[in-house]
Amino acid sequence: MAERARTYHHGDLRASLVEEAAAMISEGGAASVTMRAIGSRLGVSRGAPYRHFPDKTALLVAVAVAGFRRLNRRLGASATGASASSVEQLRRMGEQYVRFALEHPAHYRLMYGKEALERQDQPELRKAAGALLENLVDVIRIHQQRGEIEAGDPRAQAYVAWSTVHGLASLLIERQIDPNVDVDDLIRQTTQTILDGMRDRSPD
Amino acid sequence: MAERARTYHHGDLRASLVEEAAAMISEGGAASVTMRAIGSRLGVSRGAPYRHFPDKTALLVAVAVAGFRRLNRRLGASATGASASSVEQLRRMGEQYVRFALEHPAHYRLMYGKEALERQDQPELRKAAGALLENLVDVIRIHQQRGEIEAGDPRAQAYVAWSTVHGLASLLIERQIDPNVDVDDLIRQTTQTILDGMRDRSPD
DNA sequence: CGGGGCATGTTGACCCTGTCAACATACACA
DNA sequence: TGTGTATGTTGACAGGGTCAACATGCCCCG
Repeated sequence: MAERARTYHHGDLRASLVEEAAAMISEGGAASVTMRAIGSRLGVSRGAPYRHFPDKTALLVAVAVAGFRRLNRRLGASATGASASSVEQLRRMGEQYVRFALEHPAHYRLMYGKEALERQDQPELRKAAGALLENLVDVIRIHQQRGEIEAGDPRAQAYVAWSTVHGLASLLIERQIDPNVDVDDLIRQTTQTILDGMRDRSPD
Repeated sequence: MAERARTYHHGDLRASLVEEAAAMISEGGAASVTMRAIGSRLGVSRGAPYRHFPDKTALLVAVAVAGFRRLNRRLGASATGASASSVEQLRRMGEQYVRFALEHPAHYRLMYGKEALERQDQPELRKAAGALLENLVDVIRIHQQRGEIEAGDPRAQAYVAWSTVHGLASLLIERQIDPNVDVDDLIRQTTQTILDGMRDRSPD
């Protein structure tokens, strides 16, 4: 699938490992990702990955970080390319967030799963997730200035919004939500509700 | 710690297993729970647990189910024993929900972690989680009748509320939230915001 | 241009863990 | 009191992470 024709025998194995691991996660879930299997799929031995990552956790963290980057990019595009009404744009960001999770459930789960961090705090991961938050804070701040969102610490509001979309994504992914409900409607209602709660009502 | 003085040699091993597994999860995280270790801690051999659970997943599911029951009980008490204003009571339920997660992070993670279900749909777990939802729906319905919450499918609203508290709990547990923010404030603001979004504004 | 050294792989070995099968034993009930 | 079932125990195996010892190819200095 991917273009693994870098140099030759080796090539950019490190990148390939991350890529392949991500693919395996999507295909068979996190449990199917095994150092041996991933090496095998790339035509290298079981020990090869250890030349690029100290252990499996490190590899998974790299995969998770890549996931955050993708999600960030997607949300960024969503925030930029919108011409709809201001708040509607923010609502769509939330929608895109949830949709990303639904499209890459196993990957999304890994991004937030404690399994990946385990030991240390994984600064890389923290940074990637932090970028997500920063972007959200920026957007919220803009809407506050436009008087569409209640004044107050934008960071706190970002956490509230993030909690909501993350929670919805998580529940959907873990199949905690009745399959009969219309997902699109639920996403819309959820994002709408949280935005209603955040709306500036000072002129009332 | 626990009173393992049931019968004697055996006693109610099944219950002890669930109890001990839960304890181990709290102490050392899900990764520390090993069939061998748990048996060892209970003074039985590694094979003993298999007389009560077909496999590790089944045991973990039982632990997760127990977690949902506890959480349910707690929320029930919270909903019942409140004399505060109606909506404030609902807000407190959300607060209790998040607090439960913070007090039992590893256990909470297990309750929602896909790891536990893996294969089948685990009807037991689904039922336990379903009970949680049902209770929430009931409470919301009551508040709707009092005109404090916007009319509409209470189930959908329950999902929205659940998403929010679950999301917040999850982010807090996974340390995605800056340690410097005041958790109590954040919980309060989050529950308050979502309720504001759900409030009935028809008379406006 | 040639050799040494580092980067990158490969193998063998070990340990931990889940799990099954064969074997042991105690308790219940006829 | 005997025997059968429920409950445990042990031995064995496969899968998987990981380290150490060993191999090899590529790059750069002299």
